[in-house]
Amino acid sequence: MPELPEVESLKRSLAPLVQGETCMELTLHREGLREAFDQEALHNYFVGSPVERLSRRSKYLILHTQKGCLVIHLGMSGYLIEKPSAEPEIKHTHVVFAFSQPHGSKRYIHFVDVRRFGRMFACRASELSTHRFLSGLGPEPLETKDLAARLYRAAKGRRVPIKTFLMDNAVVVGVGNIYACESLFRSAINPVRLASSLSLKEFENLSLQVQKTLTEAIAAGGTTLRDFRTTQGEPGYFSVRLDVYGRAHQPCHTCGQPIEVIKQSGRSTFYCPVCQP
DNA sequence: CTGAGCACCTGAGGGC
DNA sequence: TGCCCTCAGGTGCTCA
Repeated sequence: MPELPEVESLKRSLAPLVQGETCMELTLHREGLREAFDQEALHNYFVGSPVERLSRRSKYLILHTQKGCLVIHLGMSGYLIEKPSAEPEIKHTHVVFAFSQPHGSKRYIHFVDVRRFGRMFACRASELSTHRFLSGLGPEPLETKDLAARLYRAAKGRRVPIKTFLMDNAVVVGVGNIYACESLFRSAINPVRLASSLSLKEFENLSLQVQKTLTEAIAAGGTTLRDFRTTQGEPGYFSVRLDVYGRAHQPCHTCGQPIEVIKQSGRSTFYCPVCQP
């Protein structure tokens, strides 16, 4: 499920459900996900204080309260879903939030994650930017005016393939495997080329395509809680047209030549050898 | 410092 | 039917 557009869509669909509401109970159905849950921190910085707003940094979803922040990462397979009760009837339901207004009925949000690559922690608002998982993150692709110039500067001397470079969270956040492949196709850039070999002009085009691809995916709806309820969790990126990702050996939408798939840093890269010379 | 590789975990799908 | 292998949208850590 979760690349940046899905997390952004989740933020937008979750916000009206929990803003102004207070998580009164937080039920943990296991010790932790990637790390053990810190119950004390969760209670000190999140439980019992109304949610003021939601934000997103990279693929981290952040719920802000007066006491502090709850930070959630969905990993590879995580999602949040609203349920009528606290009963964890879905396998791999790890956390259940019970939200309510002072005299309102309860609203249950379940955190489900099959592969358990997700994470959840709470901290003071002032600790967010220096937190070990957030402090090293690069610029947000959709909120950075001079993205191309920054990428161009960061690429100096880097002997990594541009695809790997794009997926490096220290360089720019939120560009996962799908959108890295798609953005490179749209920019007509071969994913194998070294990052340092791209001109500023090429980075300008690439940055624009990254932004357009992500923006389109967000506009396409990404994943919403409602979608999950009605469509059994069909991720939002199925609603955007993918030109290369997952299309190995199928004809290129532009030139008809078969899409190729290679491995880069352990991840599959899909590209058109003709359109991306 | 850089880049490659591994580790974390479950489930689906293909080949035999 | 079952076993074994590979693969999956992420990312932090270790090692050379």
